[in-house]
Amino acid sequence: MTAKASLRDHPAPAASGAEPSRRACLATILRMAGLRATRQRMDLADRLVGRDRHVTAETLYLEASAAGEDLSLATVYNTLRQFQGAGLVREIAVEGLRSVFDTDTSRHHHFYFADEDRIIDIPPGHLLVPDLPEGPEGYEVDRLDIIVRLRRPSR
Amino acid sequence: MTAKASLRDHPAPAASGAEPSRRACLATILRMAGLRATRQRMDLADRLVGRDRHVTAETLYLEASAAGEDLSLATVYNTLRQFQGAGLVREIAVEGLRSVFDTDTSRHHHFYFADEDRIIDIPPGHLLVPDLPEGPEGYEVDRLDIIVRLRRPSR
DNA sequence: TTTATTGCAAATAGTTTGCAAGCGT
DNA sequence: ACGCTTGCAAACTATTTGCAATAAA
Repeated sequence: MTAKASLRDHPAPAASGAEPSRRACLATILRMAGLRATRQRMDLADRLVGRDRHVTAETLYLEASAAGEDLSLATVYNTLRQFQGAGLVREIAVEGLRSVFDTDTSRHHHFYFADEDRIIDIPPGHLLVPDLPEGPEGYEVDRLDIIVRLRRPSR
Repeated sequence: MTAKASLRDHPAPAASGAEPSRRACLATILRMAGLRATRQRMDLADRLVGRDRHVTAETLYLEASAAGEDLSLATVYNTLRQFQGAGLVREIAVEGLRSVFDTDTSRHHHFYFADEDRIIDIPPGHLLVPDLPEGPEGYEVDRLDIIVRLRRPSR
């Protein structure tokens, strides 16, 4: 676990005390995913579901901890994988070691700041998205990921 | 280090004994990259440069070892990073734990077989590649990576 | 002979997992 | 009460690095 939380993104979402109606929604979503609405999962769901964020297990863990939430890093890892299985988040294709998860599961793509280890969405209209190509015989296209690598101008 | 070498790809390239002219080319390339033409680097360069391959450190190490080449995994890792710095290979953006390197540094994109941990090039013409978009203020576009995720038909 | 490079083993980073204790229903 | 979850620590996988031995120039 690294000390620096490098994946900055949109404004930090509300802390653990979501409004009752949102809590109810989140609880329902968890149940529908076959998961018990535990305190830890409710908190993480509140930070992720319906928001536009790019997180790693570590950034999410640090954020929740800083907000006074008491949970373990292992639970964050496990919860992210469970949420992924339920389609609530999805893993972004980036080179490098850590897994980055995106809470926006609609079709969109990413700018990757190569020197800063940071990811943001590509605003709609900035990129002509190609049609899905044919996959090889016997396979179907699951989805298409585009990563536009950015860097500071060379000179 | 895992036992299974899962990244299959194009036919295995010739073993350590490349023709003299090719050896000379490889040596020149290494020098131009500021690297001494050691036996290990010559062998790895022979397996990579001018070929169309997708390798991980481990698959490359297993291949060279199986061919009777005597080198260490650490050297393969270091050499791949050096080659990457010299622009001889480049890392492919894929989710997941290992780093995959591509010896084809020209503009092309990839099919990713999600269930099989395998990558192949997308044949030219199969994908309408979009124009490079504008980067945000103060950044320039380094390159654009497209990964088309494939899976076996659902049912 | 001088300096870069290698190999080993240990260190590091990220992630997963086994199991006892605890919480949700 | 029952069984899913959690947290901890240990295990695991991938990769990097320090350093003494070695090979290239």
